[in-house]
Amino acid sequence: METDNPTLTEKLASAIADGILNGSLKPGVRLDEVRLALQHGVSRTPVREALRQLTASGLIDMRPRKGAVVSKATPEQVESLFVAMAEMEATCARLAAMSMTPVERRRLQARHETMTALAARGDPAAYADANVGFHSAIYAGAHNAPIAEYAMSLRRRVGPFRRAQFQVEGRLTRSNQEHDAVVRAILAGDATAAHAAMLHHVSLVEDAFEAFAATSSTTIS
Amino acid sequence: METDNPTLTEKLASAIADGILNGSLKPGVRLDEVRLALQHGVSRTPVREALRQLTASGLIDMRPRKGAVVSKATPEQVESLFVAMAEMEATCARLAAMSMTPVERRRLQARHETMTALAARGDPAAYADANVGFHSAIYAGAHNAPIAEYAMSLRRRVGPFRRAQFQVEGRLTRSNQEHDAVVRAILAGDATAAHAAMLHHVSLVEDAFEAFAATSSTTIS
DNA sequence: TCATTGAAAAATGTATGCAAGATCGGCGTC
DNA sequence: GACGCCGATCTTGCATACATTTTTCAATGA
Repeated sequence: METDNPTLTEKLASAIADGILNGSLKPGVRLDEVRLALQHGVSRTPVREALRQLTASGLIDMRPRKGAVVSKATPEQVESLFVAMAEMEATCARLAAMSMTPVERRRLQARHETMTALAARGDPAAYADANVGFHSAIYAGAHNAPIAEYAMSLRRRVGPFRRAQFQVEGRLTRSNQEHDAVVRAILAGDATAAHAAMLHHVSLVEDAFEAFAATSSTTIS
Repeated sequence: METDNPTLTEKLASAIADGILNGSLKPGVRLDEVRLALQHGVSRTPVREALRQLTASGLIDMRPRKGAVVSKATPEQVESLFVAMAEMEATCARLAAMSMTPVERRRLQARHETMTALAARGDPAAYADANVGFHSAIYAGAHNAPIAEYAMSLRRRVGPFRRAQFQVEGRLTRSNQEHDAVVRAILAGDATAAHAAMLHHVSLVEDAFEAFAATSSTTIS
């Protein structure tokens, strides 16, 4: 009797999603049901259900009798994803400025101060980790589940394309400065300014990605 | 070549989604697999796959061995959905102000003028139909597939709760006036104004819903 | 050489069967 | 009379089997 609560379908969905997000399943790759089934030692049934689930979340594409492939984004689609993520993050910041509780605001400020120290120390790995928490805190602060969930799913989907963002020269410090503007606007309850600051921040992240992608052909490890 | 190859799973997903959205499957109702299977004359397999798909899209909830139920929205969750939809519509308007082509702008204006006439004539049904097209045009004008799709899915999800909005006294004319502000901002390319005008418009729609709901206990047909 | 065609092979779609939990009613105990 | 335990029944989870469609690929003819 172990905590075998998660169903095979769900474990598979997680596993496949991880594979896609960490780059071992690259966009455009065909997801053969029997191959996945054998690979995970299960039958096709849970594999198919997992694929259905991932289809609805946009991570893979299934065409009626053509099978499933990892969602392949054209450059335009990647651009759209980045724009969408920027807009959603900005919207979250807007809502957060209006809805965060005093406790949430204090915690956000504390996170920000920690990250300022990490940026000063020049620790990209730790900063990247903390960064996820920072943005998640803002999603949560929006106090709107549908928007927060969608923002998070977009962040996941663009993940494979932005892995090395903080390796761009000087990005760490700039990122932290932009965070500062976002945090100040949120703490001041200035919804418009929070929206603008976050949009600016995330758009620059995108630029950083493009700068990196342009100088390196190996986007994914 | 042929566009008709809907798989049983997909037809079921559509059918169940329709049932939920038009109110015949009410929130909280249990979705028994064998019952649905018999009801549609198929086996459990496609039913299960359809349920998986709908789960990921948020229309139903599945708990590991407890089966699926139609997502039951608490009043707070409904409120969140309305806020989310307002934000997404506003975002679409913002992007549309920046991205619409001249042709799209002209067509939007034409739509708006048609609706002005309908409002003057006092034809709620025709106005409601045209209204869907109006908002869809703005989604499309955002030129961002992820955001447009999410906005549309939110609109669908709140549909059951806002069916009678235009029956509120004077709503038709007010709606059209608000559209006018939105259209003018978009045509002028003023992203900020478009965002604000649309947010104002959709928030008022929500208020209209609440006013209606408060006076009528039969929210769903 | 290349296009065509058609049959074999492989993959997806659907149905059915079986096993493991969950639900619910009956029974006994306190 | 209330509470809790235990088994019958029902439901879900997964596997296997069958059906249908797509794809492959080679043989054939132009």
